[in-house]
Amino acid sequence: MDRRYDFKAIEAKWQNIWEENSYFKVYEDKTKPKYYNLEMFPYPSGHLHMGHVRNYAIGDVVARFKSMNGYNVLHPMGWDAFGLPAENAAIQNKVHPARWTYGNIENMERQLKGMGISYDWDRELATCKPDYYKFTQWMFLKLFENNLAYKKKSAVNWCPSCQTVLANEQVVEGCCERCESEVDKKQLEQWFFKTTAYAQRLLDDLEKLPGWPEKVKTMQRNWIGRSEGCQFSLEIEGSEETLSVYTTRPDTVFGVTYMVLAPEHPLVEKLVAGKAQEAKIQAFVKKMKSTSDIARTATDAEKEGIFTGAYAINPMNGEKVPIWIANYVLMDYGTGAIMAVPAHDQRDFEFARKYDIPIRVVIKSPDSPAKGEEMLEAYAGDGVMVNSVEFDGITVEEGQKRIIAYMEEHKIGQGTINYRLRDWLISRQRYWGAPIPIVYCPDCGIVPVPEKDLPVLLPEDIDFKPYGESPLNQLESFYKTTCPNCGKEARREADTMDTFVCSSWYFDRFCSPHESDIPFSWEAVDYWMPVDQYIGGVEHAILHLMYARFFTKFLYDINMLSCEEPFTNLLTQGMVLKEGAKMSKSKGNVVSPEDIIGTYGADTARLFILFASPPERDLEWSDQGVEGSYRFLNRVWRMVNEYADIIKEVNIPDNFAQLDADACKLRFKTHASIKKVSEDIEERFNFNTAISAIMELSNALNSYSDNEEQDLPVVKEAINALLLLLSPFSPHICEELWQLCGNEEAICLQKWPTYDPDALIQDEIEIVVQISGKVRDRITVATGLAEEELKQIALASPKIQQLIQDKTIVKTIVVPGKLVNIVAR
RNA sequence: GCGGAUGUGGCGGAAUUGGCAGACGCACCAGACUUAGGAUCUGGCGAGUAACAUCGUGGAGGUUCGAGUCCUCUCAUCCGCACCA
Repeated sequence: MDRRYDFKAIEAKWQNIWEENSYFKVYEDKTKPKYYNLEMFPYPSGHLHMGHVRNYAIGDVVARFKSMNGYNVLHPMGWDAFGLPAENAAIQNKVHPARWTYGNIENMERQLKGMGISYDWDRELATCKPDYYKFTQWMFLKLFENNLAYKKKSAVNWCPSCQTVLANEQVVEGCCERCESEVDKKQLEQWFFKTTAYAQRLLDDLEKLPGWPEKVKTMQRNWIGRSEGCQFSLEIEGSEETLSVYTTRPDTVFGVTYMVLAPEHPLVEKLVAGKAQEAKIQAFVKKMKSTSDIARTATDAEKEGIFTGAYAINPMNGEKVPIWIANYVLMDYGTGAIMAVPAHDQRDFEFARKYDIPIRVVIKSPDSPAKGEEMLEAYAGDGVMVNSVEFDGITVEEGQKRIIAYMEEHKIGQGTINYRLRDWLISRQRYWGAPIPIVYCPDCGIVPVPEKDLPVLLPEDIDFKPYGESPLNQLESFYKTTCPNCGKEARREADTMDTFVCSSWYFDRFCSPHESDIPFSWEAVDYWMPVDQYIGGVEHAILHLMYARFFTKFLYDINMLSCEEPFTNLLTQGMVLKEGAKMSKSKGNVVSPEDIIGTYGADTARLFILFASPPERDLEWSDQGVEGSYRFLNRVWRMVNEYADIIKEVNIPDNFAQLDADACKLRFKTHASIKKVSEDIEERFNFNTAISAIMELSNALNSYSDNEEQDLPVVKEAINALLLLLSPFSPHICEELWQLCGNEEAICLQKWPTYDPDALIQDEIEIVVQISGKVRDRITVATGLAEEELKQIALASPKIQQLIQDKTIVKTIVVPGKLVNIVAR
């Protein structure tokens, strides 16, 4: 009678049934509440890794749970398919990136389907397909139309290994985020999206995201880096030029003893022209420009500078202060020039000490010396202004406002807000990406490709080896075109777009993926968006998650979307580790999902990965742990098989009348488990504790099965609950067992069980009796006793009697339903 | 340096509101069944003790009848940011 747990056959069978019956296909259905559940779509590297398995297993529990709870669940999957790795792999393996990518997609799709995730596969998309990137280009055009896409020449990050420029966000500690090569600075003309135009909204709306981890919001806040201060101009002695600076400490303006320009500052050349030290300064500037950013911005980097020979006039007191050039001032923040107040800024302090520049205290505080010479470090704290003429005695905070007001009144400067966030550089000098839909006409200049001419197709027949500019520049059939305006011969933009552009709107496309004239329909996004639950790795905390937010706000502004934030709730899952380290080929500690699924089945793999750790935390892979999960599923398999035929015809009554103690206990466990599992999934995503509760129910059922007299309706109720509760985690085995128990309709279509509060009422409970906080006895009492009664019963316990006989009771604390604490001396 | 998170048995991890520390699982030990066991079942499993007492949530203090949980200080690990004026 024991049927073997043949997971291979079972999993294949149910994956087919789900697909054939389109159980996970969804439409906009206004009669049901919608739930858009999304996992970050993968880059098609060719093989799933354990991080993917974890990501999609988590997502599938949420999707199946919500669906069983009556939600209309959108759960799509697609491919982030453009990008450098495809191109690099293609070069290495001498296959075309397209072929390589589509081959990978095919394989990963097969693997993903083998996991049994409840995707609506009809919505599958790949960003490298013309029917998708047509609209990535459309997005570009819309941004261009709204003056949010522009071209400018500036110093940009250049990765010599990837042979392309990178956005700021893609440079980590001066190195390429992808290949870790050191990034150079190059002066290039490139396309940017004006993310800075949305800086304030991107910052403010973080407040509207209570469902996001604080950590991610903090990272975004830091990245946006808002600061309040003021910008003002200084005259330069003997020159027509003025110098503009930005400071967050206008209250210290009377403490300025020198000014600093960034080496790249345009004024440098004009100031030093014809001066005696011109050559020396030019040499210094050249040296600074050639120093890499990492070396220049490292914390312990020595401050270096040189005096220009020029002087600026402090507009507040008419003082003449020397203008220096120094490595510690960056061209691309603020105005690229600062007022230096060595007494109250550590960097200026260090510089002033090194070059013997005076240090003047203008903020008085008991925490710091009153004389510059006596200071050991700059004082940046609170205090009152001194040496500041009419502003003396004013606090730091008040002083900032008053100085700004004064400057505005006297037309010296004005209050300004500055952001660390830069515009998003989206040009890439590589082949495998969406072409930027722009044409350069000798007469009309920069001309956008008309919408009707989209997509600008990425040609396939091309030598795509990188050589420092886009390979498309070599292909005449691509770049040679006519101006959409005047019809004259013109040249296409050959750069492609950063892949993060493609992934900034894919969640919108999933809502109506088959539209061919518009990126997505209003009805669809209005119904589905925003994503209710987004799940993925924390490595996208800034990059993808900020770009996607930027796109969403833009699309909202042009009335394409009705929401301003794309992701209501965000879950950032932890990494999968082996032997305490991230799985990687170089460490040789990679566990292949395909092997695990082949040996134990997808149900086991999913169960283990969800059981081993709560989702946000890192997960330590354990082969033995997998065995354990496999054993558990086998136990469930055997037990339910034993009962399957017996309980087939049993009816579960609406009211359980007379139950013996053991049956009552099992019923209690059944309903307590329903309650716990529901709450663990719904409220806290604590799948690990949900699974342990299911295991407890299984254990209780197992113990009960030893009873000679068994109450079958109670057993059936318990088995039903067990299978329903387990089904989001390990769906295939639950479907099979559900069917074996005589149920005709698939388990994934069932309603999630609800608990019966009556079953949770117990006649008796155990109460802990403490003496002075230490547990001394446990007593079983009827539920619902009054405090006084409880106290008397506790005191009457023989054990307690004995222990307190020569003591005086000082007081007694009663916590109804839990404990009695007798404080005795 | 700044900001954040974490620290609990041999291991992964529970403890939801200040109320029985160690749920559940792994590993391990013993037993049953068995020709056999790396299957399955039963039992044990923080330290300590003959048994109790007792000790025990990184460490030191504190609040409380009672602290893994609250407060102060401190250590360690991990992550993020880091000349942003």
